[in-house]
Amino acid sequence: MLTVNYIRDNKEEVLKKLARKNFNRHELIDTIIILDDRRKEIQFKADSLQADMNNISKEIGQLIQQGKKEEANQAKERTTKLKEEIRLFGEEMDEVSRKLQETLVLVPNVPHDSVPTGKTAADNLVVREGGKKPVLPADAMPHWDLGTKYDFLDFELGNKLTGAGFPVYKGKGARLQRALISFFLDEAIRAGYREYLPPLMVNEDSGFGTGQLPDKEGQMYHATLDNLYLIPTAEVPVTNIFRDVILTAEELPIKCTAYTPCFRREAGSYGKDVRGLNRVHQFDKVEIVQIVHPDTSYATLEDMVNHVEGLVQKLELPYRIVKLCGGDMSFTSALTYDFEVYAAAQQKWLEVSSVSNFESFQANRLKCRFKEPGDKKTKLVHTLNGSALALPRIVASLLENNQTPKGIKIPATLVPYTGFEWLD
RNA sequence: GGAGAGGUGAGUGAGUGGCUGAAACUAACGGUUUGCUAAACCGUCGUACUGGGAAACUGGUACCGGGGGUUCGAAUCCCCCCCUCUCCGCCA
Repeated sequence: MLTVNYIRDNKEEVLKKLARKNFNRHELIDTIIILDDRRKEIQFKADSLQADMNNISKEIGQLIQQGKKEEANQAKERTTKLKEEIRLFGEEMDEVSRKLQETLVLVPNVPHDSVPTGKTAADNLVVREGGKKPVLPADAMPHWDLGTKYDFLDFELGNKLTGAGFPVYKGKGARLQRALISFFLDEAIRAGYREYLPPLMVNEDSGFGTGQLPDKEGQMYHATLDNLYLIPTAEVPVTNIFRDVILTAEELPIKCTAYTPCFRREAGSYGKDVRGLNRVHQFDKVEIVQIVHPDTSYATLEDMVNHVEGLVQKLELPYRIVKLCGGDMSFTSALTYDFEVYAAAQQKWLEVSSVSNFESFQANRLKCRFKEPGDKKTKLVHTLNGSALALPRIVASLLENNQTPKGIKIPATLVPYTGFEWLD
């Protein structure tokens, strides 16, 4: 969420920039400022009254020690009215703070100046393309059929065990998953990221910290008995490591990576577009997260994009990098690059990574701050994250593009990890 | 899950109703001293909100695991929850 002071000091600019994210609720911005004014007013009045109260209490203490019981009792009577006033202010304070908070979380992050204007995915800007689309014979199979043909990927079995969207990988299919995870982690570690293996369930505080709660509650599986949530991405536990933390400038940047399964309820669409591995409820992903100084966050974003690009190149997949337009960007992001790989049998671009700079939007919610040497005040860090990478669609593309009459050819980079060259 | 002990600032740890935003020590930072290192000594050493001020700075309020309560007044008393440790039970 944005800070009130930022909104206050840059009201017109904020409105103008948010318009590019199709956010035009000017009244929310006004409400925020009005509520914040009121909050300050109450704070001042209530604090003054509390100061009076504290002074009287001190007096009473002294009077009692001096044995002046009568005067002490008189002083006590004076507190009754004060106490009531303080209580009323306290109630209003709770109310105003709650409303302010509620309103504040409705305002999306402001987009970076370089974000293309546009409403939908069609307005996104392709910044780079790489790799070569294979030419497949007419009878080329989509990955779900290949899975059946070679018996390494089983949706029916997942259906039996759990339900739709929970595929089972078998034999070399399972091995391929493990290979990709190891490859991605090794690459991240080589690029200076520290590996974490976080819990796969998080509490409410963490859900709030990264913005899944309270609004997007339906995206996560909820274990109600223990009030824990299955993580939809490693971003949640990993970023929350830095919740309520004050860092020093020397500690930045902090680079973390984590492999986790991800669980998404995805109540959304079914049908042709989401067949096979294109959209599932549980999948594996390696995530990279950086906590950085505000001055360097955009350079960091480019670094992370380059890192992800290196991965798809090494996997020899045809890919393109897309800069999201204002209308297609997430609520929390200031600038996002999506990576898409081409699945040649489906003849579709599939999104496999989303690399974003959140600037201080997420940090404000997390209360992750840092101090410059010699500076007494804390400042919000910038946070970034990206998938590096999400497996299912990578696998889909890999399988479809590399199919041959004698099996599916594994890219050379992966062979040391899989231990086999052909998936057959 | 049962029984007991406990959760205080970066760390150790004192504090059982007012003189405590919190002793003392350690660490850290700045300085004095010193041929160098060490030691010694002095000072600084939490966060958030808020009033004043251009700022340096300064006044106020809150915070001693979290939430509620008692009281004129709570780190301190009461209730609920969370967590840690020891013992027992169960278990990969």
